[in-house]
Amino acid sequence: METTNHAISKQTKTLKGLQSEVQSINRVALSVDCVIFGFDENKLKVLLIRSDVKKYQSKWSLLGDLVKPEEDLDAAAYAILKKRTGLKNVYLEQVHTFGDVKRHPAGRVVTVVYCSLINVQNYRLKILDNEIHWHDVKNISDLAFDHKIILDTCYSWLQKRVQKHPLGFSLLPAKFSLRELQSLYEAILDIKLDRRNFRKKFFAMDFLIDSGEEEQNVPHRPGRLYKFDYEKYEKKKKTWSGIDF
Amino acid sequence: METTNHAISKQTKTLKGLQSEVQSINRVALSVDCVIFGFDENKLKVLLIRSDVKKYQSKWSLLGDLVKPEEDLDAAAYAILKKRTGLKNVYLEQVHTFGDVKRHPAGRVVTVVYCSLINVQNYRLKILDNEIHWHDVKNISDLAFDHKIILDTCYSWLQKRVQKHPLGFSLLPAKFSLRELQSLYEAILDIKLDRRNFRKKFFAMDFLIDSGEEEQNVPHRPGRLYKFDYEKYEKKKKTWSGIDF
DNA sequence: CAATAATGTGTGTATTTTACACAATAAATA
DNA sequence: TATTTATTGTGTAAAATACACACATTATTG
Repeated sequence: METTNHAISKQTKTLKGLQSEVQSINRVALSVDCVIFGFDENKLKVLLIRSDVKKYQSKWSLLGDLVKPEEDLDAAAYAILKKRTGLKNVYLEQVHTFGDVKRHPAGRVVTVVYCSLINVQNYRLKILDNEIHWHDVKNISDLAFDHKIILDTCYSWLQKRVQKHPLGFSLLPAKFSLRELQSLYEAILDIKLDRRNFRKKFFAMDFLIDSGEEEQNVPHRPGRLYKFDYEKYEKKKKTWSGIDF
Repeated sequence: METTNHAISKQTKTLKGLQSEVQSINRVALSVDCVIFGFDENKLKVLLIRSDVKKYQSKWSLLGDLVKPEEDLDAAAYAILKKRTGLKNVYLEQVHTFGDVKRHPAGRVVTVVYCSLINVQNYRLKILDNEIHWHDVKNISDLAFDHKIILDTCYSWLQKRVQKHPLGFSLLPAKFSLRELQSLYEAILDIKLDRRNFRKKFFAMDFLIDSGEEEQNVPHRPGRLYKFDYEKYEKKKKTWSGIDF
């Protein structure tokens, strides 16, 4: 990164010079937005809030906030999650930054977008704000600002990511049945999977720990409950997945 | 995205109100940095410039610039490429945004990082600025600012990306031999590949067009030259690659 | 014309993926 | 308490893919 547009100047810059340069610079407003995914009733959900902007009065929008001057980006995203869901230790990953000049009606606001995956069960305890709701990801037509585009980007990101990384488990309870896991993958990827082959694949990976427990309160034969072994995964995960496109 | 920290206010905001809010906000300096990869002498290279900041006097840094108030992010990245390499129509993709409060010595500068892949042959015509040089990616110890971390992030990104997306061809001439292609993959992934299986795999993909031509001026039997069929790829590319981690 | 360095090609084996069916179990209901 | 319902748990054969591996050919160089 350089600090001027006079690119090829050979003079070096002192810290003081740099500082005044950075201060005199055209700056932009910076926000973070969180696409918070959940999984409930066999459907992929996203957490949205009613827009408080008149122009978008009837529309829903992502959860976001401005980044404070002394706040790291990850911390800003984390703060939103904490504030809106009360949850800590959630899966959070930066996905993309949207900064088109005219994306925000009030002037230039660049937004760094994060995806988060939370367990809806934990969240339910904390529904206190009736302006925030879960929405079916597949049933969203339009949102405030450019948030529909952001959501589409994040959903595509999730569909790819979930195939190569075990982040999907963050959407489930700590102990889950293989049916729940399969139904999660089917919802995210929007495909049907063969049950026997699905099980075989996950057992072969050898990252599932049999909890010894079984499902409770299901109206049919209960399945075994498993936990995902993140530690083992970290040790054994693949680096080479092969050239394939 | 919301525009205040007073989160759950139910009042809607008018455009004017929003505008003054956005203007009165704490803003940050925003830059874009480009990690420009090249491939030469069977090695993966990255284009670096001598830092013009005193603190980092002896160090190299990525090519970057501040984002202008009326400039989209992609356009800003593109402008850097154009200015520094003279090339247009290059592969360019946003990778990550780095915004830690203390990443820049002169105050808060958030930087959106792009990766670009260019053909070193085309670039050679334009070496006019002796402050800019190609460096072996595997031979870089430290860089100005947090640029080493950025480079590491982008190199990891490239290693993954090149396995599932045909961006690697952007590093080669339009017509290339299979040896060049294999050597490219070996350099990026830092592994040896079996020649016969490598060929078989790419021929099976069926995205290579036989140009009918052969290599010139090689000190051995010349190989056939191929082109990559981007159109066909766009039509037939995989969406489902399988759960595997 | 010999040496060098790379091209072009095929097969057998192991591994992975896919398609597919039935008995057992727990809960709910009649 | 017997039946219905929904889902669990399990295996095999066939097909596709990945992997390991060797030799004759061709152009250039000295």
